[in-house]
Amino acid sequence: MTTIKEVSELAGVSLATVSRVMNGSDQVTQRTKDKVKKAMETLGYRPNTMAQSLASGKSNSIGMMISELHGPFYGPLMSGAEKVIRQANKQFLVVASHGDENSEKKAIDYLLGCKCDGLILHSETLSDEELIKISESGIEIVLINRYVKGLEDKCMSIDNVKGSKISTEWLIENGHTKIACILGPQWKHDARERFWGYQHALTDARIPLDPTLLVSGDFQESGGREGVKQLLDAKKEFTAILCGNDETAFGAIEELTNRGIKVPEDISVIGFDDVQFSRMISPKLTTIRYPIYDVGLEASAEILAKVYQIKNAIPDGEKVHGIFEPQLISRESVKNIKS
Amino acid sequence: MTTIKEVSELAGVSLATVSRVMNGSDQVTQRTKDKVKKAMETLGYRPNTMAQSLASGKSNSIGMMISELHGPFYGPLMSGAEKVIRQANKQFLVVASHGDENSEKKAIDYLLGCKCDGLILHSETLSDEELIKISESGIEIVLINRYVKGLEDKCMSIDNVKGSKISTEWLIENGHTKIACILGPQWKHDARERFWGYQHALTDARIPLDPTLLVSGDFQESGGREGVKQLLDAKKEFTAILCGNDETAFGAIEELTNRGIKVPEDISVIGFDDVQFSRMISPKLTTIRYPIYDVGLEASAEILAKVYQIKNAIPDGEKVHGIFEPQLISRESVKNIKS
DNA sequence: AAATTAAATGAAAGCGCTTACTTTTAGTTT
DNA sequence: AAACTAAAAGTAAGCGCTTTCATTTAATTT
Repeated sequence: MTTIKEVSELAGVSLATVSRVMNGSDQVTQRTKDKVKKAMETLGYRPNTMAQSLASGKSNSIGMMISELHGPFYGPLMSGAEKVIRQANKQFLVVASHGDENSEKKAIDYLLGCKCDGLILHSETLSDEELIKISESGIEIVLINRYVKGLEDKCMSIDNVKGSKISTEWLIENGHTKIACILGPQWKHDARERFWGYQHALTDARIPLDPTLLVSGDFQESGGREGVKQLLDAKKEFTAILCGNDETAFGAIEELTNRGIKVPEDISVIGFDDVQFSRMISPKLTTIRYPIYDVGLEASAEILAKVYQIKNAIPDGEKVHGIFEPQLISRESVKNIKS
Repeated sequence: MTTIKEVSELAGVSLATVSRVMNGSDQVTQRTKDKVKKAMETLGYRPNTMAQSLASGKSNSIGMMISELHGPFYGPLMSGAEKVIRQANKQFLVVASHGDENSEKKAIDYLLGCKCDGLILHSETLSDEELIKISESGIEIVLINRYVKGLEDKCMSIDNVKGSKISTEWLIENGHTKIACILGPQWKHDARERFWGYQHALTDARIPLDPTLLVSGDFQESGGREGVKQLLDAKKEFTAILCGNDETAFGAIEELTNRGIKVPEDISVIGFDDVQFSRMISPKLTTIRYPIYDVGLEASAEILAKVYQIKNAIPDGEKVHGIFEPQLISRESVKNIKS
């Protein structure tokens, strides 16, 4: 493997000079620069990033932790983040935490061990205190999908409460009052917040909350299917189902359809997130748009600004700048049943 | 930041001993081990992976290059790979090449600069020669979706030719003879291979290839839509469309439906890949299953074996072991038109 | 108890780079 | 042309760890 030493020897200069050329210092004559560059070229030299990091004390990398690497939600989130970071010529490190608390801790530990200059965290299990502790340990962080008191300027998320309030209201506007709800796991922050939104909307409309219309899901297709089964088997009466997210909604629609119940003619269904397949399924899903790709973009831009003072990291035309307002996307899965 | 030095001082041992404890050497008394571990604990010590790599000459990391980080195809591929690698306690580094040749080179350069111990490459633009050169430079690689002469044992892919041959044959079996084809970009290896499969099947069935039934796509939804437009506007006669992949198929179905043409009653459509949404759309897509998650799993296992001699990296029950046979998944988008 | 041997620990030399500090070189000024 | 100054290049000390080799310690043998 070629090292800086060999380059310096070929070019007939010192190590320091080669290093300067690499780092674009202006303390070097053009003539010397050329010599060094030519030497690097002919040797096929490639700096060892480990050594660079060790020596300079910065790793030029941003770490990201998310639950899963794939899927219609995490995929775009990660992809957006990566795009901006690579564009800024920094390294991008992702780890999947797979959702449980211990793994999340390990994942963050790993990222810290890599001496990332900054962290983008999508934490589902860590407590506010733990997050504050990490932040206080000196590393810059950006939190996705959390709102932690004391770290307000590091949080980046849409308003889940508002989102599901909007969707519940939409259902109500369309004449629904018996609205079932297939929730996400209640130990997840966003699931809880989405439940609150539902409650708020109900309260505002003076519709009493019927606990028997609530079933817990898992944010997945299977949860949607199971939820419908429970609801139907218990012979509950309802005209609409508010789902914790789009996957759940899809599962619900599937199960309803299988049982010969038509969506939205017999029962309306509304989702949350607006992931890729939402507009592909039949009926096209009415849902709340969560601009997840943009969140990835912005989170990266934020951390780049904080850590490296890089401004304008986001390409023009893609910037949303902080306005992650949940937005209703009305498609085909909700029927107006007002007489 | 706590370093090994501080730990050694607190524990009252030498640096070397601390290092030994970290690396699980059996050359240390249990008593000393305990002392050191306690010291690490109280200091909250976390080894610097950069320093470890630099000193040991191995980075304990596997790099992966793919075109995109998200999407129904790359998502599972990456996720599968990550799972196995993290399980083996190695680091996982992904970079997106975004498909063009220059970026692919840069991406690989980056990975090499990180001194990855091994590379998983999904290269679309690099020539066989370039790949061979990389391999010869000494780093272990596994190639996904390529078959390179001279690197046979490093290639991991399904048989695209066979896959589209099977799907074309399925169409023929169902009575179709006028089969249009919306291809993928022909500079991509897999797109070319899928085209060959189509040709083979036609030849075998003694159906002449009608070049006016061929339209080039982009492996995306838009390509499917455009393809159908072209085909229809040119007033071609056909009863089925073979699509380069599922995204294309979805676009095609969308456009057909928009124009009042029913799938599969009027025209049959077949896809390739069997990505997540294929079974979610309506009609459910008949397609060729590409076990992409498994490919990710196996690719990682392969590289772990090569680089670290780790066997059995794949959890039981998930192992497919090399049999990436394309498989027809018959759903609803193909109609039997045999009178 | 002395001698022998094996196990445990320590000392120190790097890994490939950056960077503060020093020296050399070349350009200005008088 | 001597003296001064600023720019360019070089020297060397780390960054935090691993690892070889030397040393100490403890266990075993005679």
